[in-house]
Amino acid sequence: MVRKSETSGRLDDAARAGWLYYVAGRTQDEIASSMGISRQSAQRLVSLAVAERLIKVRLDHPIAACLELANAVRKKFNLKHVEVVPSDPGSSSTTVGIAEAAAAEIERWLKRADPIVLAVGTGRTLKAAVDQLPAIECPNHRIVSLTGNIAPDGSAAYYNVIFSMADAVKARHFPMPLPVLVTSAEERETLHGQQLVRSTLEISAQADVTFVGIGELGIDGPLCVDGFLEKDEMMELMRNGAVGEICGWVFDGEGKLLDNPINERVASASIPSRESSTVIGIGKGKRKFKAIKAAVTGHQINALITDEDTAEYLLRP
Amino acid sequence: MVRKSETSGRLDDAARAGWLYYVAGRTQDEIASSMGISRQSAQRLVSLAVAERLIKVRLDHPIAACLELANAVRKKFNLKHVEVVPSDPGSSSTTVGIAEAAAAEIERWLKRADPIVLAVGTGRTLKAAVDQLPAIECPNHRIVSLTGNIAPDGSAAYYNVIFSMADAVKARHFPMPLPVLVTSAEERETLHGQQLVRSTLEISAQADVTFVGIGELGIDGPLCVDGFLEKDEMMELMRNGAVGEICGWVFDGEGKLLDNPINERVASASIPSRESSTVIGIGKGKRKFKAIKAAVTGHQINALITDEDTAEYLLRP
DNA sequence: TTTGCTCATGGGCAATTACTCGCCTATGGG
DNA sequence: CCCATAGGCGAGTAATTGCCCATGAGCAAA
Repeated sequence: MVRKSETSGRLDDAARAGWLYYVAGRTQDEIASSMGISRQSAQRLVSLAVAERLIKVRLDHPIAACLELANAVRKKFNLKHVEVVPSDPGSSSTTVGIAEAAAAEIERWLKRADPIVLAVGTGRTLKAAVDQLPAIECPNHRIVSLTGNIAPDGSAAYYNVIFSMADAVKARHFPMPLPVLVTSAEERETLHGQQLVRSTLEISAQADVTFVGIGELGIDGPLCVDGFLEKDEMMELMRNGAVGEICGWVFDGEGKLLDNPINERVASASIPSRESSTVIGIGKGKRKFKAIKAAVTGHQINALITDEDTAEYLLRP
Repeated sequence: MVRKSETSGRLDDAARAGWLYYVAGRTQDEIASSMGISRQSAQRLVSLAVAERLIKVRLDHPIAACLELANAVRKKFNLKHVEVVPSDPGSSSTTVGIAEAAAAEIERWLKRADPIVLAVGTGRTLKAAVDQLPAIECPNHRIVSLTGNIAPDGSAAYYNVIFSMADAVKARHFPMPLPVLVTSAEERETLHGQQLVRSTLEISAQADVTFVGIGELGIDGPLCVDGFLEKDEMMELMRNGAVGEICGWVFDGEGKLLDNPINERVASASIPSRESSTVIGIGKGKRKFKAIKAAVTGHQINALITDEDTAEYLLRP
């Protein structure tokens, strides 16, 4: 309880209050008196600790139903790894649960002693997952982004997750100084020829593990919402059979990349090898059902973190 | 929502309820209706999940380590209160951190509305703590010194902290007009018989809370440095197993007061009851390791403010 | 079959926690 | 130097949670 006028002192207090509340199991009243503050202030500190994500909760129990689903999905689609978290029927969030699970999985990889290359894609789900990461130091690992960090308007794209990740994880990180979509195949060639981009692309090809979000198409899908594609381009894509995308790479209902002008303009790195590395897709929710099914069917990914409802959908004949 | 009547199903349900509660952040009411059970049952499942340690809470903040250490030390030595501040590896100061923490703790006591008696010992650490105190007015409280304020040469002892404290804190304060060590047990009896000293001693015995420094022995220890003991007296003490002192009261490795001529010459008040009051020791640093361990082992103190390194030492088997 | 035991259940109530409001105090720009 | 703003604080209040108790089902032993 060192008194400090700095802002960080408040976070320290929040951490202390959160610890006393969640770990030591004291009531907020007790915390208040032990810290010499009012009950309300103690409550504020506790909720601050939660809001600042100082408090991490995880569940250490394989829920039988989830395990069975995971196993079934893994076998049906011949995947390396499948994780299924409980569905929350009352929530419309597309990230709750799987974000935590994905964060735990990322953490597991980052804690390995041997140096790895970890690649990340983009998307809201992945962003939510990365926001759950605790501070880790792993100078041996390299973290590389598969997708560009420049939005269509030239600004830094919010949903490029590598920067959020760099905040929490002390490791060398390699962003991709490119837009997600460029105007033509030729421009892509030019950009990919740049030394800086080339080396990042080379690193991404060596990825040991890759985490990617799975995006659905449609005018409400991320590609449109974030302004990468116009409405009519999207409609055109869907007419051609596209059902989902990963890092901008658009694929059809079988999970095969579309032979389409759009894919020629994707500036992202290729999705790393599903033969020699682990590519973990993260996603859940009705709107993504088809995209996820296509991604696992076509082996665009070889591992999956999703929820019960989605797993059940995947198992339907 | 697969329901199972088997026993293992209950733990599964607990896990699910715990997940919905802690990870998804739903209320127990919502969980109840989504699982088709009563709120009470949902509550039971959640608390079962906690009781079965299915739910793991983690605090992602440097201070977490301190709190865990503090808890462990508190349990191991059966103390009322332990506070651990981060160690500063780059600093050789014996007070940085714990002085601020101790000041905050003192302030917390002084802010209480009901009148208390606060006793203080002596020492550089305590002095540093008191120097951190802000100005407070608390006419209801009484502050009493356990140790004399007269140095061996007859001057006012610098490290008698009650005067520094009086500068910052407006309260009635009671110094002890005595040396720390007198020449004989008889002289102590005489001095303690004086009316002024007697009343101070009586107040000190009523202390609600006491703050004391913990001194190490050795020719570099405070008793020698401040001239209370000669080198050969110190050597003699250490041969007899003494490892530390509080207010001049010398104790051995078990924290038991030594049956030694020196202790018969200590003019300080007795350390107030560890049964009925809080006696907070303040100290850190390698040189004090043994003294602090002895003090907590022998319950010369029942509360401790220290740093991480020292706490780790205390926890070693 | 009865008895005694365990354990889950739901109701009700007290304790605890979360949220909202208005006030106050720093902070920073004009 | 003054005003505007942000953010913390305390009080009050609503919501949520924890706990006790009476009940009844399931089950084993008498």
